[in-house]
Amino acid sequence: MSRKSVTLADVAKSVNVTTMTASRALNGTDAVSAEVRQKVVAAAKDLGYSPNPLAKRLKGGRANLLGLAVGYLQSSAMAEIIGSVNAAVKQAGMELIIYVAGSELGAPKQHEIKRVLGGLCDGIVLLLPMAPDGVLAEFESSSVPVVAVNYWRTETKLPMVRGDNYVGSRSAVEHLIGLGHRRIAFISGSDYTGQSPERQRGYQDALKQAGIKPVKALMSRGDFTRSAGFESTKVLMAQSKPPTAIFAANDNMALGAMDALKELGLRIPEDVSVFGFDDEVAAKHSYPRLSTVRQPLSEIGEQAVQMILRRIGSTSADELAKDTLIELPSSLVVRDSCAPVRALLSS
Amino acid sequence: MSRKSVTLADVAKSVNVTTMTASRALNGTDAVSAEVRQKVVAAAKDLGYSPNPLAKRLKGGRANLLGLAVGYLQSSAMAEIIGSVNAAVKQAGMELIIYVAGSELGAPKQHEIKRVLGGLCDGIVLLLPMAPDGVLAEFESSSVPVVAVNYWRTETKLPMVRGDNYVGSRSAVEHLIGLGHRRIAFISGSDYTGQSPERQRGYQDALKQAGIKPVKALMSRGDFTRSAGFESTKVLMAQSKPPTAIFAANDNMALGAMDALKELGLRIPEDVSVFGFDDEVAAKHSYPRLSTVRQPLSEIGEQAVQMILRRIGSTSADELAKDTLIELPSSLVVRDSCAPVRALLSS
DNA sequence: CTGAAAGCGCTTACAG
DNA sequence: CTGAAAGCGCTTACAG
Repeated sequence: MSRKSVTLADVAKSVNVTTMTASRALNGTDAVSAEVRQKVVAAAKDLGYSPNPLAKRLKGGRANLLGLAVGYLQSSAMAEIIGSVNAAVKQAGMELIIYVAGSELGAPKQHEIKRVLGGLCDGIVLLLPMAPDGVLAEFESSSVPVVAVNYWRTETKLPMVRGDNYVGSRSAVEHLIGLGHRRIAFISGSDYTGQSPERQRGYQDALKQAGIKPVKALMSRGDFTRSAGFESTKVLMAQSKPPTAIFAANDNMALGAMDALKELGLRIPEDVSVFGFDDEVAAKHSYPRLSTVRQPLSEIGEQAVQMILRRIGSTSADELAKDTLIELPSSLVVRDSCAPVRALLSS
Repeated sequence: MSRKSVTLADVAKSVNVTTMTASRALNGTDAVSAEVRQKVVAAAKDLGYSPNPLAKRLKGGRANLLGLAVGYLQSSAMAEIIGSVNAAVKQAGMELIIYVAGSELGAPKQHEIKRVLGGLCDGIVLLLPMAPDGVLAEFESSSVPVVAVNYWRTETKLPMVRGDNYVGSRSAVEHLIGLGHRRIAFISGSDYTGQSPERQRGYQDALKQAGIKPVKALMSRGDFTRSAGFESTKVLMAQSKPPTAIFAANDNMALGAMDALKELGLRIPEDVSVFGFDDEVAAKHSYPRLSTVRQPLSEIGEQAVQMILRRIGSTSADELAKDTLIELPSSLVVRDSCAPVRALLSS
């Protein structure tokens, strides 16, 4: 511990060259005689030399570091995006560091994100679905390229990669309608992330398209938590004309809905069908296994890295101006939580 | 985007002082006239100045940055530790950056961790339960302080904060024995993390203490996955004298065991009791809710940060030599998955 | 209380 | 192909 780390100068001195030559030998960018290169490389290995990314970047070069700011880590969907970002970064020969912004704690920390990640990294990926208004706007004047991921809350000029919410939700509800359901409830999440309103729009448009009038009594306000799904479902099912199917704005709430239905003695899917959104890992372990909508999380992460790499590499404002939005389609994951409506109940 | 970021020199020039004075005014370490300080602070805010942590640290100072290396992000237990580390770091007025080592991908990346985090941060917390032999040893010669968390695989001289496995497991099995169970099965995880053997040791000692001989037929080898719990249970229950209780080395496998028992038409806990380890969030959402052992994850993270802070601050080798291991007790979380053994089955 | 000098580890021009 | 110089943004001594 506390051993002074070995520097480029140490390596250079050990083989009697300048740091310049050692630098060139190690980076392989410029011409160096094969013999010198070998000696330097061997010495570096010998001494356990590892370049200091700070110094590299300070001098205006690349640190070969990408930064990822995330709001929270608790969901498996977040973990999946992070994993794919990490893989894509490694693939590109760079390293990733993650900063947890903890957006739910109130104070928007954009200043800290910019300071920490902006000073360290060659580019920043923002995975802050819950970032309050104005936070992302701050990054429009970043000194390094920034790409936002899966952000729906407000308008932003930031280049963006995100997964569809509207079409997926619409398809889910169409699937339910195809099963004969007419009284389909929707449990919304908090508006906080902007994704729930998109999902609700898909729900309503699917109903309208099928000639079904969306009614307030079948729309319940939740907040993305399992208990909200539970409570909403209790209220929904207590009506004189309860829904025969429930579409929740995320899996957590769909799972809570299933808890409630079981407690009410109702069978899933025979009595009531349930559809979720997100495809969290818990969705495939519930009983019955939950049908849900899946965003292409891995591809979202991968594309975000590609986009930021293009921005780090390119100086052509024209090209970049065209490369500002990638929206990836969702898909339906049909499992066991939905069934055709029963004739009696549907009337 | 790409706007040159404002430096200390810009701030200094705008109020006609040297960078030295500006630095002192902003850091508040040395004496500066109140008037100058005010002007500098105002100018810094005006210009949107944020200090470059690289430059700070390069000159031998503190970057006020702590690094956390994690192996994976998928489990809620990991997320909980990370969350508490993050909170404790913020509490100390520092910032945390996370590096995902992806230990399962084969090649131990200690070199990269050291290079990236060691170059950037004032200290490193290692949360690498699955790190193969030798990886942690590398960090014993780190240029910055390093603390390991929840590592059990091999011996290491690194200072460490970790949660108990043995006593918790022993208590869990004693709980089962107290319920009258005699044929208690154990499903082990992979030895990879070193935690499973500890848990098995607790299991065996509890049995012996109660005068019950541990038998091979009731010990099944798993790998921490849900499907391993499922398969192991199928085999375990197919015996002529099947267990009346199952203790799994983690919650995933306990949940898999419950899946298998349900599929066999057995009731939990009436026919078979199940006990897990970890208290993952899924444990409280299963049906019936899973009894399990809980490590004090938040406290582990918090203590790890305190320990690394002491190491960053102190230069007294004597003091540090005494401050090298904190082991925190686990506790039982008793829910609904265990019941007294039925007289007939226990014979 | 304030400043001029030097340097952290590396790299980008510019010379040879 | 190799080197001497200068500088990235900041801070630690050392002077005044």
